[in-house]
Amino acid sequence: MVVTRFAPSPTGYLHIGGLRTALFSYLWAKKNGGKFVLRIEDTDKARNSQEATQAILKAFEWLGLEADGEITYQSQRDEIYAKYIKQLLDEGKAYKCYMSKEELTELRETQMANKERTMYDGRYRDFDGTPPEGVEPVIRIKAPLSGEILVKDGVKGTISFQAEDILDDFVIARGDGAPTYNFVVAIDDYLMGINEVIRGDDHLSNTPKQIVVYEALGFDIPAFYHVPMIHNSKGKKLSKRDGATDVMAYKEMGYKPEALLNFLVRLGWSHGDQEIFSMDEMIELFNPKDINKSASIYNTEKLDWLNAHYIKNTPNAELVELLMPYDVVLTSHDKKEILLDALKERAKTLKELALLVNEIVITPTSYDEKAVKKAFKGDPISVLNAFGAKLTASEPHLPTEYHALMEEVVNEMEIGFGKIGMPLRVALLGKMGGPNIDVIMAVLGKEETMLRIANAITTHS
RNA sequence: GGCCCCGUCGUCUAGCGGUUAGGAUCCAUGGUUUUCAUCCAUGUUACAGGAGUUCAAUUCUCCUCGGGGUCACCA
Repeated sequence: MVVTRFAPSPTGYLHIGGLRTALFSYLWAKKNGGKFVLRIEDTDKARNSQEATQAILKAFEWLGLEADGEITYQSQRDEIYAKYIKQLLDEGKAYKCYMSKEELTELRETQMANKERTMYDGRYRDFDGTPPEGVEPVIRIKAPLSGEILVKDGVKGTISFQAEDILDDFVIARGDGAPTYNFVVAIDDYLMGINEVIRGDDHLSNTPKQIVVYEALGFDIPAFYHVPMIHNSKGKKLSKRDGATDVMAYKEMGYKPEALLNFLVRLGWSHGDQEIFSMDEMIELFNPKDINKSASIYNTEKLDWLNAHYIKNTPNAELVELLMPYDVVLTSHDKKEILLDALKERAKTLKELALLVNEIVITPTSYDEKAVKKAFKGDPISVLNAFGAKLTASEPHLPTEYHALMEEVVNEMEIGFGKIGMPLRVALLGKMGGPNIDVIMAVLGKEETMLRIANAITTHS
């Protein structure tokens, strides 16, 4: 069974890049009828927070990406890690290093001065003397001194590292006994049964270290897929500094989860010329082998287009719900179908849609000067009066019925359609633009329409 | 700096030795529309450079250049 995972460290909100690797992992697990599990990497007590964990969980909930099984918290697994540290110590595959932090810094500085690679020199690797006083030892693993380490990667191919280039006896447990990242990752991935690791390629250089741990412990090595970074417009790794990287910010801006997911799945992955993917299609078609090798730049133009597409295809009843957070309540509006049908083709975001609704529903208190200048040429007042008279004498409900009234006025006064459409538009909305006039009137109803026309006549005669 | 990865329109990408180098987005123009938007049509723009291999390279190899990642008792 395929088991994938997402393993964030709770130092902040869930960001776009993390979400994409999570999505990939989720899709691949689902496609194979496997499991997608969540592990919170909260071993760094100083930088982690409970709120961050909650924020990440909340984002997943919004997106509908559900993790399988219980969530694993590394902070609760100290005994497990301690057990393996002891095992490696007993087997002579790891050892205590009594080098102080000062000595380590000193070593690094000399190495840098000599333009050598900075690395631990292994001075306690075979130490059997009396340990120095007053130093809490760290535990270091015995890494291979030479030879080749191969990382078989499903995205990048097989990558070869030379042990002497990149490895030293790295720390697996700190002075206070707390285990370090590369050690616990390997243990947890193995213990949790994760056999396909999909993660950012900033982890590529960690992989040989983790392989050292896997091998020391005799664990099976999972399949790796290192997905390229998402870059900002400057070509650098996308970071929290870049703004608009918080997944939940997209909810607030009025993006639909399916649009965000669709956008993200196409960053670094594609299936021929297809642009629109439902969740089912993503699951059906996704394969990490098809992930691109090169980084992509984060540019949200296409996200807007996708979001507009999904809004257009959202049933009105659902839109009514989605507009609630923007204080637009259409639940009992009898013309909400007509309104939303007309408006949902013109909004890129739900927030924008809310704005468009308000522009129609809320009575204008002022009139745009340019619009008045353009629309009120000729004798708009008598046109408006004529239309008002028609309206008083009838009981229109549908856009077509309002349209018929407009046509009557146009025919009787022998004027072009623009001579009634444009003044009416300004009278009703206070500005140009917006959906068809007859639709607007149908939505407003006879009474409100007459009121707005009357207001316009008083202020402009 | 060492090690590793990457390099097709502005952006997301297709391509897997022979193509007028395709699609999407963005932008521009035209059509539709009483307005705006939608929608439709059309158009501009790309194989980083140089050597090879080959009858033939965007595609394979090498070099150069460019970009990125990573080098902790952080994850």
